[in-house]
Amino acid sequence: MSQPEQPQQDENYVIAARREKLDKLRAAGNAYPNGFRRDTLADYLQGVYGAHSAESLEGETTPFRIAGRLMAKRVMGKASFGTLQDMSGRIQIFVQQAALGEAAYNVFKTADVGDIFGAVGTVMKTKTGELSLRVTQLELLVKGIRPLPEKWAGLTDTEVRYRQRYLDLIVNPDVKKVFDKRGQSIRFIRNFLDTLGFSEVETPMMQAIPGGATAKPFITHHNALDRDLYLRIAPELYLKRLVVGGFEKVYEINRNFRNEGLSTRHNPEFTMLEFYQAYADYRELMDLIENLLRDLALAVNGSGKLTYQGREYDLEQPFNRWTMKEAVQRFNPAIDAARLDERGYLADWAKKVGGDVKPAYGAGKLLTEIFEKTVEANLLDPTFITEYPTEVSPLARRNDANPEVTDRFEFFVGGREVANGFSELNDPDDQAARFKAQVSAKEGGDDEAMHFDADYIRALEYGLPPTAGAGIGIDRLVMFLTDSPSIRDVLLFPQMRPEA
RNA sequence: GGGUCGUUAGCUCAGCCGGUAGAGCAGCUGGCUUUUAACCAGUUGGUCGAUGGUUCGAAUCCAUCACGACCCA
Repeated sequence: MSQPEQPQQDENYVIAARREKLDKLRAAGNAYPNGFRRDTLADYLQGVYGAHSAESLEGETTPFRIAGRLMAKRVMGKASFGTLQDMSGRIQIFVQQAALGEAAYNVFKTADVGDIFGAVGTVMKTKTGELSLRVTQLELLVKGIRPLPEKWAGLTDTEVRYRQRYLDLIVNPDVKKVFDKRGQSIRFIRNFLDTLGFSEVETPMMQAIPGGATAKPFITHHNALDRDLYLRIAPELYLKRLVVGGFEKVYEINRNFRNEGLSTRHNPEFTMLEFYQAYADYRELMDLIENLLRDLALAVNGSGKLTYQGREYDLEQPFNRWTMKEAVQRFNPAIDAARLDERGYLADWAKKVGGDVKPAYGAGKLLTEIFEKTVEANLLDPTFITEYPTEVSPLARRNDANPEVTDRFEFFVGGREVANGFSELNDPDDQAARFKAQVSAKEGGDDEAMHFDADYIRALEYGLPPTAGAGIGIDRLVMFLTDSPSIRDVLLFPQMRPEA
């Protein structure tokens, strides 16, 4: 990958033939001209002239200049058809020796699928009714040296699709739609929050103390300071510092990094929205998220109803709201609801359902284990789960009526966690104590446990207004909106193992 | 980390009762002035993922490894 000179081993006769053509172009002059300017996109022509009859286009004399990649080529002696693809779509070109002259026509005749052309011509319809550009001038702009994937089986090898995304984008037009929708979704979310009076900020990606989540960080090194830094696992503690400073409605959409395995739902870098609102609680954020997701689906899909991997979802209906205990009971009918605070009972159940059971785990952690093993994957319809145990929620505010649980929710759809939010813990002493507990857990071997962040405690000591905050995993949300089975389908360049 | 499947021509794949590699597309040569999987004729192209083993003989059987996909953790 980094060798200065690639060995010529993937140089084959197909590439060699194309290189020979390139050598002739070089010998004849500038093989990479940058003088051609287009004035029209394929989609524009399709939209304006697509419905016209062949007769009505017969007198057309308006010249259009288009440019794009040659995706198909059909030569019939002294006349040929080709298909050019540009950023908007495709248009057929009709190329005749009589119109171009022998030399220019031969350029097309010897062209390869994958070459990039500029073409000038007028619109016409063929016998079979396809809108085409009758070409009067044709210029080869870029010679493609490597052949495109086979024309009708296309590119199906998922590994190549992810590693060589440019190739995937050339030959699979729907891929671009997914990423257009991703961009639209993020713009919609920004606009939604801006309209509500939120400010967008950027906080450090490289942090001395990685905080705001329980996850393994990536470590990097700053040479001048001679110290290790961590790629952030979450922006949370910085955003709450900003709330202390007076950004009372604040959000960030940016990358987080977690040193975990790769899967259809996990990429080491992924995009999160986090937002914080002072003088609000977690219930108000549930309302906000419910509205946001419903409006988002309407905006990018045109409907709150959608299909994900063959199942119907309806975001127009009110979302479910269950407590964790309610959800555990619902999916474990045999469990004794009266005993969901008994550590021993929960430990037995957790073991039974294949959960992790350690001596250090309290009732709350064990309940969460049961929840994760038996409930999460079954939360298909949009559902908020509330009353997360304090034990598993080191940054969330305790519930006033029951200090064993926090004012926290997670949001699930399609069996996947998409959002997490809570009323923020703003008692500096409680926060310091919970950091200490995390530090002991870390010393006990839990490398996902949190560090003690003394500056964050200091910030809280100045006073964090009563605040609620939430995070939404943008990648998983886009997967859902675009019916994509893997997170790799919504990341242009997903993390892959090094190429062999 | 575990399970299943896969890796053969540039691309998509077949061949896997062990007998020395095949198709379509792409490429090359020729023909063809309304094709659209264009067509017709001819033709080139392979360390069969890697290493080791069994065998007279391995793309094919066995083992290990690498890479990938999916499922599970």
